[in-house]
Amino acid sequence: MADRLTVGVAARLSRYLQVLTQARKMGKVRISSQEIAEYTNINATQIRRDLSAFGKFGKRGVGYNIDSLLGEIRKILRTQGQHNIALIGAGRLGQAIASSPIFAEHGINIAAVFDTDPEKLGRPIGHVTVSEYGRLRESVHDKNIIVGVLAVPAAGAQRAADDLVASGVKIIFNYSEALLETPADVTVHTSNPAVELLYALYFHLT
Amino acid sequence: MADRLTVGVAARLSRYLQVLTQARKMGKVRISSQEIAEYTNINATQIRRDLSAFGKFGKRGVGYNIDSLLGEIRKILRTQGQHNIALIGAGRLGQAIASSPIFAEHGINIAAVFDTDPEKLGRPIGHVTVSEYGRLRESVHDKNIIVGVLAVPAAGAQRAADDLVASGVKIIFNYSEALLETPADVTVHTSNPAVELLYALYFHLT
DNA sequence: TAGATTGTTAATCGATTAACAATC
DNA sequence: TAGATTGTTAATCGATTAACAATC
Repeated sequence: MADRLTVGVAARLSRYLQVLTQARKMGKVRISSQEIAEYTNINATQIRRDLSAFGKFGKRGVGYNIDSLLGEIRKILRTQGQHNIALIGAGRLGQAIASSPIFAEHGINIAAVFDTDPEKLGRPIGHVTVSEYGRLRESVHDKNIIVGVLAVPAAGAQRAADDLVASGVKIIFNYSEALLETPADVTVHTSNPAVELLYALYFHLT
Repeated sequence: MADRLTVGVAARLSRYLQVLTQARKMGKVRISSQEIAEYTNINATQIRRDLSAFGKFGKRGVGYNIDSLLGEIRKILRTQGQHNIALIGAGRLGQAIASSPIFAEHGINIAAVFDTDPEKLGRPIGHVTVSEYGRLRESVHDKNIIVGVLAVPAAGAQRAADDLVASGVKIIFNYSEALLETPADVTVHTSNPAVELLYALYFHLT
């Protein structure tokens, strides 16, 4: 397992993680590859194949134990610890992100929230309060943050991305429609629901 | 071109659409496969290959004209018209979605917003006002809506999904962490930033 | 002409899937 | 035992990429 996973395998393992986390919350103890397939739209054979590359996690005739499979996948993806992230933007989207349980559920802690609007300074958001934008660099360093989430309007996105990069952030999640220019060692994930929707529509219409 | 695109090709074409839309807003007229590659992290050869399967859209030594390439890709993806969608949930996330320019930019119109909270009824959100939840079915039918966006807490997501399905919606975008059970002819896209983040972290840490 | 970039080939690699023996 | 579901094989198909001639 010294080899790095391919992009496809890592993406699918993450999806399994999500399904398993939710299935556990629903009180399930075991799950079959067929059930995971129904929730993820990933072929059941491929799921078994993905998992069996790392060990024999299932029981024939029974399925997979959810708790133990969660642990195995977390080990493979090396996401067992807590991760601190910074959120830029305390507007509606920023508030929605900070108050969502989605991150905490996967061990991701929104350690600091920044906004350039002095009006918003000190306001509670999630389980922290809005910090002064000027303290971004200090905070990223002190809290060992490598992920920044941009919840700002497109017009301010590049500026905020530059500041995150200057602070040492290596992974940026961009929720604006702006295209961001970053150094080669920084990864940008732009989330654009409209684009995903057009793509979903194509398969519906054909 | 009678054949349906493969999932991979359709996904990539959607990404190109996003980059072209933004590049045009930035005032660019032409773009090279290399530039698209930098913004999408998709190999430049593959971009040219994807496009050349549908025609000779570029000029050697020059690149692609953004306007005309946009038109070509929209033709291929059959997304030239306006699409009405329904938004369920007028909380922070719902408000953020409704007020974002991201959908309008791609010809997607949030035609109606619903919330079960009577307090929110009639409030302005985006360019519409919050409608009574009970009128969902009527509205979906009248406005020819096939896409529903769920911006509700996980606890209410399945109920809302059931109502959307009963109303005739065929594509659901789920912004909660809940797993949704739907009939086979309904597509669910669950967006989970935490899962994407774990996946991005894996490639950063290895 | 010189430089740039497309369109296309050719080769490789990984993803996908049906089928089924193994076994719980 | 009967039924269910995994783990694995074998075969196919599509994705990916380097390289380069064509040509703007």
